[in-house]
Amino acid sequence: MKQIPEKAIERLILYRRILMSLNPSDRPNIFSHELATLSGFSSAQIRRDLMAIGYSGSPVKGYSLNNLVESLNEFIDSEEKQHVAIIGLGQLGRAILNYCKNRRKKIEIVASFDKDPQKTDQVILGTHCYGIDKLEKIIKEKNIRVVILAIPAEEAQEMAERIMKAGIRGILNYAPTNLYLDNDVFVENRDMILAVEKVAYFSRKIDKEGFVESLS
Amino acid sequence: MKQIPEKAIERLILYRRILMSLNPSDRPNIFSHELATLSGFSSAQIRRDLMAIGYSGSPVKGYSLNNLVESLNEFIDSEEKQHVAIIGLGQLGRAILNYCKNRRKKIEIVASFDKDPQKTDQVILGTHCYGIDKLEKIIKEKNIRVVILAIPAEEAQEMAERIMKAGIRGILNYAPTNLYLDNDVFVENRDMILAVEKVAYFSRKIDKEGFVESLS
DNA sequence: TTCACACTGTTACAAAAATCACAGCGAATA
DNA sequence: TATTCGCTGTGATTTTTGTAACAGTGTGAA
Repeated sequence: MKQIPEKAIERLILYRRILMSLNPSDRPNIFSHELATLSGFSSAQIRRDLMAIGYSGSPVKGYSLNNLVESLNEFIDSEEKQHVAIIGLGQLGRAILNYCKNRRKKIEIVASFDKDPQKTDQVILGTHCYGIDKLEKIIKEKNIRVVILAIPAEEAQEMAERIMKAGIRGILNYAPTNLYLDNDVFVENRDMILAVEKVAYFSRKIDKEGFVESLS
Repeated sequence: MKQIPEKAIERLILYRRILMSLNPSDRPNIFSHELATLSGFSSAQIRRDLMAIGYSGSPVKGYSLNNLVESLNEFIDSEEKQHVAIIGLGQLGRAILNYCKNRRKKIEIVASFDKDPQKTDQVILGTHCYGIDKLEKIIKEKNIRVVILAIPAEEAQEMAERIMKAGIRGILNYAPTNLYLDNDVFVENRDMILAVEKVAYFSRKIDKEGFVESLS
């Protein structure tokens, strides 16, 4: 089976979100061009992405909503629930925790960590908050492989190395800094300031030129 | 001047962040391969990106840090400070506001909006919070072109249309839904749940296969 | 002054991604 | 039964993006 590119994975995850927001009893089926309109990608791209995961629709009815979501689930999700921890319960960390809590069946935030003793050893937003000293222990105990990092930039590198050693294989990094790690960890950076800068740049471009060709 | 691709813009903004974090009195110059190590992109790519914005270094000394940052500023930033508003002061909105406040010279969050009367008409986290009814007025008055959307998915589309009419040209959308707008607005979507799902997916892949080739 | 060196800037090339375009299909119609 | 229709699945093609390679350059060593 050929390697599916990262971008395609992102699209597939997006398709699923869109499809899940539709009501199958209203419209049991959907055509590639409809999903194209909903997602902003081309219908050809969608057909191709679905081909990549081996899903087939009907030339007449299109794709069965339930069926397609099920196939996407199988492809995207793990069998077992995946355990996630969030490190840093500052304002951002708490917001993320609150936001992501119980949104997906196969993903659960099972622990949070903070260095502030005022926050540790209690349940915050439905999740137990541990001290940093318990990091390795809890990661092992709770079988955590994914971490959301919401700590200051200065502390991020050291923390990343530490959790990597503890067995973490995926980091969603909200700290505004790059992480330098071996390539047996997947890192997704989400610097919010860079995002604002990007939007500011392109909004200016539009202001000058009147439009933009491609929207993601 | 040839169109610089969106990805290249993102890289340039990242280069700037990295370069700004270095101390020019420690190291006045930097080579493309050093910036490559710091950014995770190849040195060839960096040279090419810098070529795109017309910046030249010295084959002997590399790039002058101050000089390069200045060139990046000129390219990325507007002359005038750009005014940004944040809509939705829930937990996430407040976190974003707090996080982005005063981080960049040329970007300023000049207003926030919320529908909750308990929050409106006061200064929250250093920014005046207005009621939604004042939206058009304030956007016009304060010359706002960029909005950070941190409201529930259900309200996002309607709000997006409204602010678009009010003159907004860039939206950083944290609501987990797509926005359907004319293409004279730039939209950057930042669904946090999709991000977690993506990391979860690739972390699993690494767990199975032992490594990953390309990190962003 | 000549040479070697390590870098940049840029062109040529390769890889990847998106798009096109069309065969094939099943249903509906007549 | 034959015909049309609009869709899917997919090979071919184009476009975009990234990489490799190398000529050109200023510096410092000999």
